[in-house]
Amino acid sequence: MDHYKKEIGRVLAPLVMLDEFRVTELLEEPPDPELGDLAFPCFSLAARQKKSPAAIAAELSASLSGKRGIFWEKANAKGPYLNFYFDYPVFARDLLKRIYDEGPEYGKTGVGGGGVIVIDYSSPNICKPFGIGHIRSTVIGHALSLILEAQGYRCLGINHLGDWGTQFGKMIVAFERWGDSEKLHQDPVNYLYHLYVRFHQEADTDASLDEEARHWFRRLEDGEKEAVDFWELFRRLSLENYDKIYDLLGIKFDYYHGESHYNDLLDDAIRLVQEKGVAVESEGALIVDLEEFGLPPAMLRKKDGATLYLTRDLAAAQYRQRTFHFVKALYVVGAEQTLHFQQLVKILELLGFPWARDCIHVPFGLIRFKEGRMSTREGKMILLEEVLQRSIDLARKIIEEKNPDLADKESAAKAVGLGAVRFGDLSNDRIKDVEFDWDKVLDFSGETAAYIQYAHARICSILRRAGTAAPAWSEEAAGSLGQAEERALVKTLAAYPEKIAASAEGYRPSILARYLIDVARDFNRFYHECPVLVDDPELRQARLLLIAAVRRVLKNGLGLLGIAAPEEM
RNA sequence: GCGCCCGUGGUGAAAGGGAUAUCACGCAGGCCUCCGGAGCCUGAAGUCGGGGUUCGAAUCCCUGCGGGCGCACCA
Repeated sequence: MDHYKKEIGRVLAPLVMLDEFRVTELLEEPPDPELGDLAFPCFSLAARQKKSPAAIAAELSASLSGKRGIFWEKANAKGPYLNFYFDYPVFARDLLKRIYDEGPEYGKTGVGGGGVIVIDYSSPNICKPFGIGHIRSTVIGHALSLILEAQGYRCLGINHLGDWGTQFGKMIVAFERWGDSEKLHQDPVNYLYHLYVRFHQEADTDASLDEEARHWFRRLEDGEKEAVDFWELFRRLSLENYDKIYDLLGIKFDYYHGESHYNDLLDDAIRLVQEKGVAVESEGALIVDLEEFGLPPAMLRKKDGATLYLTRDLAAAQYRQRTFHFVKALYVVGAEQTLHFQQLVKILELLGFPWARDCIHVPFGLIRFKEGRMSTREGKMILLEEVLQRSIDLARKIIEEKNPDLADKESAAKAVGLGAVRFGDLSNDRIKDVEFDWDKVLDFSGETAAYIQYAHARICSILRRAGTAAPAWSEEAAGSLGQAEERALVKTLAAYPEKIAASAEGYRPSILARYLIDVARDFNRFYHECPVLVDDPELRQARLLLIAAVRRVLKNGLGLLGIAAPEEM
């Protein structure tokens, strides 16, 4: 749509004494197609011209009367708005040609200029099963990396595994006391998790366990072989389990740099904050006092000498800038860690790093049960693997009912089942908390991925019947779209590039997800009103080109959310 | 106690300060001899309370209420 706004900007700018950019910025879409296709609100001119917005709109309308542009054919005043009406044959032809020519590239831009964005996402904790709680970071982070790539950035996905910290002392204590090597190898992650839960239960009544755990972690940090061997075993077994999930989701990380990856850099990081006088000793610990910035103190080293999460993030940020020269570093991490990242960025600023402001926390809300918060410590959790499997199973069952002759049911079931779970997470504003509900997860009607995928499959089906996967371009035909449902659909397709841009700028995949629902809805309305395979060859070709363009946008758009668009389902 | 986030029909959500607040689930009714009914159409139903800024507020500010999350030896 930006393309079409520019033309109006050029026409209007001299008339309203504003620059073209400002005019295009002010242009908006009227709430009702009867009111035109783009509107210029005259309110902001009223004070300067000392006239009512409606009078200004009327004057502009008068001076444009009888005139037209390339894409618009008339402009009318309606109250305080100056409304522009598109010349639909010209507009539709231009847009469809653009989509036809650009194909998979439609909607992409090069604004990123190849700049590197490192995205820290997914980041599960070793020794714990992959719970539903980790789906948000995983799918949001993955979608953002795809969306930002489409904006011309080079994205590096980093899985910041929770593979270091006091919890490994706990794991070692638990395994030493109660562990069984045979059981461990039968079902590693669940068994480790079982031990982890038991540790917390027993630690409630036996304080010496925590003390012992801290001691073991200290030995781990000192590199004692016995401790390191345990850690390596736990880490390897856990990673093997996570890889199954990532394979299923089609996610590949550029780096599995867990917290342990930065161990050798911690001394330097601590030395730097000390040399710069940023950190001070307090009660035996090393802290950064952030009181003047309205933040609580940040601890970098405990009194027993062990480091913390923040210490590792501090070292990691410097490592990432040094190694990748990022233009942005995104942390796709839960909103409950907002304070942590505020402290991290503030410390980086105090250290004088100009790139501190390029470190951006992309927070999201918590997944909760009806009864309250999920707690991995108490063993209250839902496995992501189970959610994905049940969703795929249900999709398979529905396909079995609705499309028993389908050749490849399994890949369609995966596309629909996995798509449902992903879309469910991506389609709402990420900052909001969500309540986990099996019925909602396992629902393929309404505003879901299946709705979009179904529209896509229908289009593919019509094109198969028409005997072509890719209808040939026809200049004359493309101009013959004028019915209300066709006009609405064309206009929605035109918005795709700016929706991607908005998604990227706000780090909000939900903008793109919502938009794809709109496209599918507009297509369904068109589908029920406008038969494609009609006798009139020109209209038929025009509609084939239109639905091919819809298919393109649905497929590209779903792709950016990490969701497959099967041709049949 | 202090700080941050969220309050939109019965339920779940959308709305880059703009025209008559949009959609889904559920509910009531209708649509397959016609390109795939995982769909389409019609209907009932809503911005937490109170101030303020603005020509204009669901949106920005203040305040109250409700919910969530944080706040030195976890991550």
